[in-house]
Amino acid sequence: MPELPEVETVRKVLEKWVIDKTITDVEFFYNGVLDGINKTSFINNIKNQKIKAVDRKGKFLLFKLSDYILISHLRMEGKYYLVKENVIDPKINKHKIISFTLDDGNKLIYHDVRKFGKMKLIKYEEESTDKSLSKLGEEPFSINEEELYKKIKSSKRKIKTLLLDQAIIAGLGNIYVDEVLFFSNIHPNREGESISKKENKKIIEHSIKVLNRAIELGGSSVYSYHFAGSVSGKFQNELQVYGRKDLECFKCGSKIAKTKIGGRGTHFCPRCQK
DNA sequence: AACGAAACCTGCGCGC
DNA sequence: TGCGCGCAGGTTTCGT
Repeated sequence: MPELPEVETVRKVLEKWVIDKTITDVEFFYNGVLDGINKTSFINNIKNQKIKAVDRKGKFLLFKLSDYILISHLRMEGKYYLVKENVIDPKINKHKIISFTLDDGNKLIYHDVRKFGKMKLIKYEEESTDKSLSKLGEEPFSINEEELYKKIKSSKRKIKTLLLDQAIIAGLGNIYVDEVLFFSNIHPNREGESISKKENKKIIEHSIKVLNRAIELGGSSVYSYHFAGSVSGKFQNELQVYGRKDLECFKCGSKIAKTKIGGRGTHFCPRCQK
């Protein structure tokens, strides 16, 4: 489901729900969420752990527990709900993946229609070596301009694909890459090699602008998608190209085009983006 | 080593 | 109404 702004919105909601609560029990409804990690040790280790903080790294959520870090990735459709113990909501129940019982009488439910989301528990000392975390690139807010440029300039891959690669830059996904390339006036099909230093700078600047604005508005809710409890974002009202196929470009009036790049639907203005 | 395609899943909207 | 197809905010794995 989500990109950096949506995950950040979820993180803030989770903070309100679970900080200083202790996990007293765990119940699984789909074992695949652990991706091969041992379920018994997961349960044993997480029981009686207190949730001290909820952090975010790229699109990963990090629940900082007393002795462990619970890493959660929502992938396409993962959501969290907080429900009173004993209250059964059939809408939530259908795609329930895992339920954490908290010591305040609530349950934190992880819900995922497509079952793509993943979770694992690591020790604090594993944070810097963890396979998924350690290969993440910097987020646009902190990325080094020269280092990003080196990676882009030395590649024949398409710029759209490069910006979706979390090892190169973390946090952008299919919606915001299309938006950033629009604001940067760069055609998504361009090879990395062809990107100028100035364009590289524009990419970073617009990434920061777009992500910050989306965070301000609580992310984008497209396809009437809601992502944590009943929270839904408002940034979809400001999207320039994503989901606007055949509609008029706000800048030049041309029809927004949609194509496929790296298997992903890609929206752009054929006149504004060169 | 580096790249693109396929795989992982379910649900929805569309055309026939 | 029913069926098949293509599509969906992501990442990992599998071939070449």
